[in-house]
Amino acid sequence: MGTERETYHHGNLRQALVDAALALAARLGPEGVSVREAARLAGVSSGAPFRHFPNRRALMTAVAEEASGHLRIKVQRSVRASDRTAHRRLQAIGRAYLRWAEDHPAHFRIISARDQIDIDTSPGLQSGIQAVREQTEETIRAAQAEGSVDGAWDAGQLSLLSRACVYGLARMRIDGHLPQWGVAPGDESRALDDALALLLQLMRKQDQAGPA
Amino acid sequence: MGTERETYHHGNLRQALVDAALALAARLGPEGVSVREAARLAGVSSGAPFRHFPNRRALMTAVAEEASGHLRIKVQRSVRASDRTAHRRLQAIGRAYLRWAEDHPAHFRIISARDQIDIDTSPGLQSGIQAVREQTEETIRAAQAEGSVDGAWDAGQLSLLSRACVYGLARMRIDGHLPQWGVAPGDESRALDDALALLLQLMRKQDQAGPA
DNA sequence: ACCTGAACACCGTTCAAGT
DNA sequence: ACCTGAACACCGTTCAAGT
Repeated sequence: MGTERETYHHGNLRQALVDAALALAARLGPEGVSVREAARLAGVSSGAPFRHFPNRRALMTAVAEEASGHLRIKVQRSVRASDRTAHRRLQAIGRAYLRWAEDHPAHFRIISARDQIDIDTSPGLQSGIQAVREQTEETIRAAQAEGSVDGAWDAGQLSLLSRACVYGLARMRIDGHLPQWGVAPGDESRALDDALALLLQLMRKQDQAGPA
Repeated sequence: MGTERETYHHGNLRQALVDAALALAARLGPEGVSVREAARLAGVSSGAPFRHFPNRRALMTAVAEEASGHLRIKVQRSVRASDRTAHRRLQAIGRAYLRWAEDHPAHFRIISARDQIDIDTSPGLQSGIQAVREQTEETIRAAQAEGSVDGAWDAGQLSLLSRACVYGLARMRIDGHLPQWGVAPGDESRALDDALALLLQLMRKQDQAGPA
């Protein structure tokens, strides 16, 4: 950055467009991103982006790929940072997801704006999502093995449910639903963490007959 | 329908535009709705809709109002239909929501397309949402009173969590995430009902010391 | 009071032509 | 190989003018 001269060939137009699209999404939301405006921000003509992306969706998908990479890393780090019990690691994954959505609302919005991206044509995006999903399910199985979650429940069902909860919570926050649910302004993070903690409590085995 | 003559004044253009917008949303998704195309479907000129709606968002919001009315009615009916225990009524609410989202995907998409509607300026929409929320919270309190849900948990927190789960599940289905979560095609309804049932099981008081 | 239709400032996308 | 810039078919929105 700064070393690139203004050549006729931009040098790294693709990335510049992805950056521009993200900047626009942060200001205006995903639906406010226009290819033309991204081109302007990158200092190229209106047709130039179509050398690098077949269409607008492909550009948005590239932003989503970057975003899902970030999320994946954050989740993986959170798992390593708190490895005392699987039950705690599970909560850490959920918290990492919620915090990431809070810290990077534009990324979160794009990832979940299924009408703006082409998830099927993006192996990177799919594998990023899968990675988080697998991390969750593995941790749930570990929690069942350590006895903190009842092994009678299906691990796949539990991870589907957890994901639905966490995603739903993040969306409710970003869409501004929380005030209607009795959450005071400024208290959103705590409320979501509490809701997550509640789910984890509900999942916790009541009769502590486990080996751990 | 049929009785209206083709007058210069359309007669009920407002409703015709709402219907047209919904039809377009069903075909193309909420983001595919254009005011001009809705006007065409209603047989009026491109400027006419702006006599009835200040802007596109207002039109989409009107569709969302209609949708939330439907949902509210469905949820209320479901509660009355299965009134044996509060725990069962709670599950019925969740199932009504999931089934409504399945049966009316266009409505569900518009209601949850927060970037396309103006929820703040619509009392009807807000009260529709509030009604479902209150119904849920009341039923949770009733379940706590009957002893099927532990009264130690906060009812507001529980209803926030339930809503996040149910909303998250409906979204995952509509956005086509379920295959990645091990749900076979055609099995989506059952999988979502199972996930909901799982949540309800988790919420159920383990030590059955309740009076019911 | 309600609708038309031209006008304006935008889009996404294509494609010959330039370097 | 990569970008320009005109062109095309769309938008949302406004507003004089019509009925």
